[in-house]
Amino acid sequence: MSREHQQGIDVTVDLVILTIRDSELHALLVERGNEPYRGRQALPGGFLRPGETLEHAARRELKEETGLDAARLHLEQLRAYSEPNRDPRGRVITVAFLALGPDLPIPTAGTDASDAAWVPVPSILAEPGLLAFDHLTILRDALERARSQLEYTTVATAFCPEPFTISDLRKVYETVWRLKLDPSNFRRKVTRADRFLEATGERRLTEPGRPAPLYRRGPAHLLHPPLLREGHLARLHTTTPALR
Amino acid sequence: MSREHQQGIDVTVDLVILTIRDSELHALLVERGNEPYRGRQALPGGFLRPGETLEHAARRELKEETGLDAARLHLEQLRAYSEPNRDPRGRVITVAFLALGPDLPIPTAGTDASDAAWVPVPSILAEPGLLAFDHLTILRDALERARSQLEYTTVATAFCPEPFTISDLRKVYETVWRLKLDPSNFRRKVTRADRFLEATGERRLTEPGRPAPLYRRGPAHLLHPPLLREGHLARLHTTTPALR
DNA sequence: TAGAGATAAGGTCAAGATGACCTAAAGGGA
DNA sequence: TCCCTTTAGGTCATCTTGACCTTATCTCTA
Repeated sequence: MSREHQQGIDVTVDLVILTIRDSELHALLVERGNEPYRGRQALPGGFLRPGETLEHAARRELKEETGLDAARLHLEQLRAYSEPNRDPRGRVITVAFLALGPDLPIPTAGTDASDAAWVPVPSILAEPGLLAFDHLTILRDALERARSQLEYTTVATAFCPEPFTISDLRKVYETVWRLKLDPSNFRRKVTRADRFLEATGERRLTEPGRPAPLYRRGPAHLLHPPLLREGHLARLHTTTPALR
Repeated sequence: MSREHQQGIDVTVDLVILTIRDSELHALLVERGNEPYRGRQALPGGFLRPGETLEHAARRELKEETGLDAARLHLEQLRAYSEPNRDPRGRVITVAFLALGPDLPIPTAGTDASDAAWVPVPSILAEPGLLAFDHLTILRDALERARSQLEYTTVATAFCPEPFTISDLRKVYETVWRLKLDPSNFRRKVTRADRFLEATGERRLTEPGRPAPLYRRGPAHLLHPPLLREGHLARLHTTTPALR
């Protein structure tokens, strides 16, 4: 590796922050306050700073641009995007992160963004010109990652404020996958999965109907056996346009 | 995103190239010809060039450093590594790629590397100080990715030169997972999986025993249903020290 | 206060998948 | 020709899955 290849490339992080509000998947978007793409919607993000890792930059931007407490969110690296012309300012590579969280407060506008807001994912996808840069591609990749993570890992609990009921958890799967799942079979699966859920012993009494026991996330990170989205009472949602 | 945050960071790609030789998983390592870590083993890689994507750089390095034809290999992005002190030369971020291929020729030494060679993965893992930089971490992550990809995708066929037999394919799973699988049950699973394999109609007559029908990769990328490595006749290999 | 409505727990049952094991088929070599 | 080897494919008990039903326990309304 000789020095002559050095480019002095600019590196950013971008965040796909997903949450569920009113039984619909939402992503956090900011309105860009600067050129390029001034006034257009974009994923929150910013430049990597000298001494920090990409993960640190992602958590910092999360706090700076959205006021959200990064500690409460699930955060994972998605991948790097490096098309040479993806940013009109020049050579800028971005590393995208996927963040998942429970129903979060309306974010406060940050320094770089004139405005930040939760936008329903289906309406972002329905309007292909909405997002700046290659952020629509990033969002699509993030969505597919989130959907497949729900099958094999326990990240679905990241969408639920603790403690939560099994119905809460099922609604996460139904919303992200856009399917209806059989409540009985779903409960059988998640309660048998190894250390997925931990019963608190308490019950939720606020709603009508039989009180639901409350659970916390268990220590498991991987879901054994996995919860596959294929045959699973695959009645598709009919409410909104197709996601892909 | 204001310009003041620009860093002029150096970006490299690193490749974890895996193949199976003599029923053992091997990775391609190069001996470093330059400082830092001169003389130590490292993953093949190099600096990203001005007009190219990371994927392009990965394919270019694959060809340059190893003489391998990148078109025949499965190549996918793993993740970015960005610890501030991971490279003593300064701020260098690397994006790691995972490449899988059938038993490949002995590589020819490239320009940057004094030597390139296939090294059995267990012996790399058994000698933690062998690899330069954070390349052991990258290798471990790549291994785990490859193992889990075998469960849910059809990439195992990337290890087999076409055409291949079901036994060839089973040996891929056994080698990467370090398990013994029941041949009968394995065949039942892979032949029933949707568009995983395509029969050529030919048979392999070279070896003793009943001739095995030959197959090509099918168009499927995802494996439905998945092939999980848990109960699967989980007789562990007893040949070499544990991989993790 | 009794019932209606809502929601959750949990059972049943047929169909399918899985793991363990066995037998038959089809080649080469002694 | 008779073994040895390797593959194809069957069997069977057990477990899992999808579909559906009943019962339990709350709130709300008449």
